[in-house]
Amino acid sequence: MNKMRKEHNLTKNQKIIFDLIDKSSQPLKAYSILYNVQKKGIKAPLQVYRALDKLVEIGKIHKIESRNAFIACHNSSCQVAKATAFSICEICEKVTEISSAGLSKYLANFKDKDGMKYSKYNLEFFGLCKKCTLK
Amino acid sequence: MNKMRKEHNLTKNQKIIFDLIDKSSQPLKAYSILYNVQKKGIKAPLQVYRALDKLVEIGKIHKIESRNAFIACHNSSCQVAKATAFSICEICEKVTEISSAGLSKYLANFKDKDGMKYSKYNLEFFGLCKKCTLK
DNA sequence: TTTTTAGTTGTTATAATATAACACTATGTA
DNA sequence: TACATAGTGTTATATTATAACAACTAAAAA
Repeated sequence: MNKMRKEHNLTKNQKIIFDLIDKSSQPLKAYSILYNVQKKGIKAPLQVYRALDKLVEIGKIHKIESRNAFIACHNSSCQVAKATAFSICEICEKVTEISSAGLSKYLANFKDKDGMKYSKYNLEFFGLCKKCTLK
Repeated sequence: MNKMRKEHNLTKNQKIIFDLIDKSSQPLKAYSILYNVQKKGIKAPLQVYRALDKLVEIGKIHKIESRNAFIACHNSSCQVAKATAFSICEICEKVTEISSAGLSKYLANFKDKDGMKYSKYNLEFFGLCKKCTLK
């Protein structure tokens, strides 16, 4: 298996689960995914979690840690899940992946007090989305 | 209750649980906290979670979302849990709160594509700590 | 002082999230 | 073919977190 390859051939379960997440307008939770794919033959939590783990690993989806939910990656630059940033609306729970060259660059180069750099990061912003601000 | 006040008078349970977390060199998980405070009369998960919720709310502790664990705040500038950043070692799981004026300023002023600012953020960096880098 | 109020407590039960272990199957490659 | 690697299906279980309700407490208002 060529690790450099960008196109991963998803297996049946991975494809079913990725398609569901990809079509969704908001992040999906593991058990909600499970209920939605039971008619397609995926019966157990573990089948879902295994597919999710793999999809996260190859960067097709991201986990929103503060929500225990999963969202498809629509950011062509993050084929791997190593540098992620999201905005989360605290009212409607809308989540948007942020793709800002400035932000990525700043964080990728950030060094702590000891001068250490880190290989991955995950950033979650919270506040109100445009819609909810206007209400 | 004066919300401006910096010193919150912790209740008995909150104090027991804060002291435990504060003394710990690494983040603690809720059920590990529970086992550790059972001899002090805290018997149920909910008693722990309620104290944790309150302590997070007033900024005495922070939740490390990717680990479902809690760490005491040693950063005098974040009395409220609205702007947090951590480094997490992927080998030894050591977690350190980052307090960098530059980083805070950059993130507090960050605007997304639509020009939206957000009122809170949580950032988690992953990599190797100094010790584990040398191994 | 009495009353009110908000917040905390103790408790049982249960929901939601996630992994262990094992036997088996598919697929690519030597 | 034979081997290695990864994925599957399954049952059981571990881990993380909340619902609901009655009782108690401390501080502020009347």
